[in-house]
Amino acid sequence: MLKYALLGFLNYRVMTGYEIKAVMDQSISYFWHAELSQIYVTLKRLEKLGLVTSEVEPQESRPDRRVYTITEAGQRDLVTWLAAPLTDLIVKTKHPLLLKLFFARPIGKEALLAQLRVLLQSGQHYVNELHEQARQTVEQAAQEYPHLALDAILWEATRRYGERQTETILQWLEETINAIEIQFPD
Amino acid sequence: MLKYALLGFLNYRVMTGYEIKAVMDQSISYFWHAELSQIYVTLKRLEKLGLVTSEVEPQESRPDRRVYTITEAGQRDLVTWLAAPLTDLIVKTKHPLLLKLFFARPIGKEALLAQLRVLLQSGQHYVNELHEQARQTVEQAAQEYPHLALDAILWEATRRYGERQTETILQWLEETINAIEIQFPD
DNA sequence: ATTATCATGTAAAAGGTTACATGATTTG
DNA sequence: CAAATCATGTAACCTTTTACATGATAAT
Repeated sequence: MLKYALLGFLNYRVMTGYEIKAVMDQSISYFWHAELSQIYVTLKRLEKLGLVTSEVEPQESRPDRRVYTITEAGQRDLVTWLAAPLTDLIVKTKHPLLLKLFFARPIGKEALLAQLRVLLQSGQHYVNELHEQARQTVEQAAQEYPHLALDAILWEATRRYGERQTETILQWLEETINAIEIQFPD
Repeated sequence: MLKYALLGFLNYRVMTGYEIKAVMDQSISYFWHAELSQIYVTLKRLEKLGLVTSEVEPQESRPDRRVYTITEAGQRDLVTWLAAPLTDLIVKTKHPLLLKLFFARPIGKEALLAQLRVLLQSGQHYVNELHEQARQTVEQAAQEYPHLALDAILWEATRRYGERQTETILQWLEETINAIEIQFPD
């Protein structure tokens, strides 16, 4: 599936693996991420499949860049995937925090509350920064690439998704801390 | 990490792999899932590590059951994990729907809207059933195992988490459909 | 001086899914 | 009569993570 993330970005413009990683982290990190090593391996696979081509740009005093371009076959593959019906609205996510909370009784009320409070605090900081940063990224990308103005509407929709999800979690965490404080005996 | 889900359930009572799968699907499926084959393999690993023991219960007209029991070492391992500080409030989830939406411009307004509307409808049905079922599961489990009354407070908290998250997604999807209808040209 | 950035890659290990095999009993 | 339930397991495959290797330049 990383395949389609790579084709998607290369469909905007030519890029190196390193650049794709940076752009991914600034844009779709709410709902997709990949390690650099995996990106490099997958780009090679896509080249073997004829979905992208690459050219080496020699550089002085830095490693050479390998710049990837999407092929017509790659564009067809991407559009075919985009046009295939979406199936799952809710993804079966693995969430270690929830797993811990579910089984947490043996560690007792105060130990649990201490953990949750730290998490709430760090979460609130993190989220405010994240949201502001993500908003700016979408705005900036839309200004830099005017021919992608329509895409920006969709980027903004996915950004709002991340915002809502994280706000919901923080609210839930506050309520959960309250509920445990009231209901759980010492 | 499946390791701790298995130890967590076996800490309530002895169970077979098959039973754990059933209980998992009815309780923590909002935030954890595993295939039966993986559960069997992992239980064997835990036995090798001395965290659980197993006994075969012969049965007639059905395959023999292999019943697992958590050991003291297993309980220590579980509690150590539970007591270790939680790190990530927000999990880096891979969400194919969002990935598609982000890059979806090439398929055009109507094709995209058609997909999203189908998803909204099926999502609304699915979610109502799911919530009612999950609520009943928690209630029932709490009644059947009175000595786990404290645990039930935590189970309820994780259930509410699932409820909130899915409600948020459905709201967001409605808004997104509206936004695309208004902002996106034909 | 040390850390971050730029830039690409290989290899091993871990984690997880899918497919396959077996087979009686119960429910619709 | 077909499908679901009970019940366990192996093997192949795919995806992903972590560790390692290299090395100059720019910023703190």
